[in-house]
Amino acid sequence: MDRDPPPNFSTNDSSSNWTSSSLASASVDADYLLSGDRETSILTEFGWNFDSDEVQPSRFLDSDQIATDDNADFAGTSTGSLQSPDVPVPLASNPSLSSSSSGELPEKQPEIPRNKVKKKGQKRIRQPRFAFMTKSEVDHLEDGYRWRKYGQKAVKNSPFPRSYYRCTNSKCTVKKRVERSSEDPTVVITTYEGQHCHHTVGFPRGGGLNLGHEAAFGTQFSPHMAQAQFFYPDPHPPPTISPPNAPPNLPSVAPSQEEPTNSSPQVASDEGLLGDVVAPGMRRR
DNA sequence: CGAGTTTGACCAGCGC
DNA sequence: GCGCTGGTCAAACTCG
Repeated sequence: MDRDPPPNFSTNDSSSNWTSSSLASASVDADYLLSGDRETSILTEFGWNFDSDEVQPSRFLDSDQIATDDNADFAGTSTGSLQSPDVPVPLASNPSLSSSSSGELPEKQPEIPRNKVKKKGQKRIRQPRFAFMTKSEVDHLEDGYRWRKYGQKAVKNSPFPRSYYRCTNSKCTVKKRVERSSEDPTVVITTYEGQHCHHTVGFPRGGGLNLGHEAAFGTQFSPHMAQAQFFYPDPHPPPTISPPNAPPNLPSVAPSQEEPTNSSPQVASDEGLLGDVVAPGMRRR
């Protein structure tokens, strides 16, 4: 099976001879992801909206590797959920966060015991999400940011629980979910939601500070992603993705300026999406 | 003592 | 309407 991965996403797989058209054929196939010789695969849950609803992110992830209902929900709310990359998500837009992390808890009103979770009638705001699978024994891969675990749930059809993390930066609303694949316990599925509005905090283990957004994924993942394979399982070129870890001041790819003809559509000017996702050393030039 | 984790409970969305 | 499930809260707990 040589399904063609997208160009410029292979790091040291010299045998790859990908073309931009490969994207079109790279449909999401969990089996492919898991059984391939690659260590890591990146999926995307696209919440970003372009000019239209053409992008139906949920399609990429119809595999049960990722919560399916989420995808549907996500697609449905993609338009409303998209935040300008330059604008950190206002806490107000996220009731749950605004109440808990701001410390402005409306001193427990007896009549509303738990409505901090979500206001009634207020739809949960979904942020753009970015998912990838990594073969790793470690559940929680470090990515340069500090995360605080705020929940864990058993998920249906999976013996492994799903963990919920939130960026410890009080101004940052980025969340991530970590779960193991039920099909392949060695595979960790990490889903980022939202965009960091700050830089990495550096690695406590001497990984180097201030590596910038590129460290977000690259540094930690390099061991795992040395042979990483990223692909967009979508026929469309990747949407304007400001990856979750991209600082807001980074220029994002102009939606209408996708470069499908470019051999590396994912690598926008100034590295763009993968520039933020993949450490430069991991990229093939 | 502050930061992070655990865990049970609650809530919303969705399908039937 | 009801039940299921995912997502989140927050108190209690652990750790450095």
